[in-house]
Amino acid sequence: MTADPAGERLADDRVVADRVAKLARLRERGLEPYAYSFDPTHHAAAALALFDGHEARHGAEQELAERVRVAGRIVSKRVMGKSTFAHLADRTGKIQLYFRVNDLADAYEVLDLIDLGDWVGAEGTLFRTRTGEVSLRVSSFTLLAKSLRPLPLGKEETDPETGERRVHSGFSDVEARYRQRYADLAVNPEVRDTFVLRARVVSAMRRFLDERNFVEVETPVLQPLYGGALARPFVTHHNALDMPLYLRISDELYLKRLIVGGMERVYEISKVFRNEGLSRFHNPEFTMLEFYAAYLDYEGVMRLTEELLVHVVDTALGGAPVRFGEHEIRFAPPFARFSMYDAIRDVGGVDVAALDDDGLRDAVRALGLPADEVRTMGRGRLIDELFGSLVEPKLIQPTFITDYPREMSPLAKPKRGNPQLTERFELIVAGKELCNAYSELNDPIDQRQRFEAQKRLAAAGDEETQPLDEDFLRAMEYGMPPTGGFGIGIDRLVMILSGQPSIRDVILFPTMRPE
RNA sequence: GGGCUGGUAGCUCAGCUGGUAGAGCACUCGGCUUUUAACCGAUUGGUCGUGGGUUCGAGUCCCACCCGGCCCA
Repeated sequence: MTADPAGERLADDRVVADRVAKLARLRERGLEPYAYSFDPTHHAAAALALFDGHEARHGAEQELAERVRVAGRIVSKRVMGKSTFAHLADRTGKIQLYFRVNDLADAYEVLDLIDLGDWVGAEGTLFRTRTGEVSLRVSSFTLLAKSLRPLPLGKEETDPETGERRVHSGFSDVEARYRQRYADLAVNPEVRDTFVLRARVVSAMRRFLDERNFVEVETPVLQPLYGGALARPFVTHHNALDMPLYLRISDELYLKRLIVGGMERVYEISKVFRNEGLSRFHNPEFTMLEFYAAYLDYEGVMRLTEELLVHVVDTALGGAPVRFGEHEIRFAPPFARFSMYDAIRDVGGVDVAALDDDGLRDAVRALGLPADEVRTMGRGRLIDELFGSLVEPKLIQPTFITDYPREMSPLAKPKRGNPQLTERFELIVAGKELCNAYSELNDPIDQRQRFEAQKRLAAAGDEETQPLDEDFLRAMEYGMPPTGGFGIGIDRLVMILSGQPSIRDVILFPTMRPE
């Protein structure tokens, strides 16, 4: 066991070697450094509250007889000869442990073998120290798991005046924190808050949709053909079938097949994969919610979007304000609405309707895009570039942008009264696209023509086009009811709600180059 | 892809115009029975991101590459 290669590699580090030696000393004393179970009675926060309540009723003098067991990780240790203070951290907070040789006799020596990072269970009674901290006077303790590698724990100071906590020499290297999220979570407890919030957001969405008779479904991640968004896919290969498979870039085309099948209201919360660069706003795999509802048009979806977001924000944040820089973002319906052309004209100062394709190209080149890239762009992409540069960053409060050009929306229904546009909207929040939705195109003949138009764009050099999907067309030909569809990026929503500046701060294990 | 910027002890960082690699914390040892960034004393710990080059001599200067961060496209 001790001679295995992993053990030798660990022993390279002197600290690790010291701790490995402690394992043997523990076992010599008959103590197993990796326990099998423990039965805590309280979390740290609950134990502190228990004592506060007792003190409020009986005063500080009277001891609380109730025995309390807590479990967690040792995050600080102050040895003072025959007594020792330590802090034990669990997911609710920290509680100070007080060990005295008088209380523990021979067991006190075992403290020498306890290091920062070790998992410990402790039993004792609660009291308040001379300096005022509620602490556990330990009558017995058990090592639950030995930590061999030193955690990058900082030292925490509490300002006696303001009560503010300051961490010194903490674990702050962003790269290391993403790569070793386990260490980040262990030593920066506020990181956990973001991911708890994320979980609340997702569960609030599920509850909202379940209550409205949506059925949660699972559709293929591995697809013979990708679609539902304009993006480059990841390609993999199935050995037995000897064929390429694509990782999905969206759930859309499969969810609409289910509407054809009569499921009426479906949703899916899942990872999608887009083969694009990394940035503060882009991770190659990210999480989307998509839902499709028969008989709704995009107006109906807009109303549902408002309800959904209000519900999610209230449930996840409990009414706390959403801060974005110096702004407060207010999710209060009805959200502002602009058509895309109006927004580009009024906010961006370019009248798209008055420009031909060459005029648009000039306007896009003026943004500073490389000329050869601009040359291959169709009208839809050009308008999209103008919107993204001139308008989007200025829209901080939730704003619906409606009626996108037909060319860049190959799966959306034509707008009533103007077939050059589609009944599509995006919701922009904090200067970024958050949701995308439309009245779904259910005319199979029009749909085929849209696919054909995409093929022409691809032939002209556009790398982000929607490939023609015959099976999807067959489904459309069976007949799809009028349907409203919706997609939202969960990661970006959590960024906004948690105030995190980078998508990597809301993804537990963001994509990184290998070390 | 471009610009700026960073990579030095487990963590956080210093290291000037090139001249024997440092601090605090952590670790180890000793002291201390209500401490709390505990304290006091002592010790230990390094392929200075990688590879080349210039030089008597490179953490430092030059080149290339690797891995990040910010901004831009």
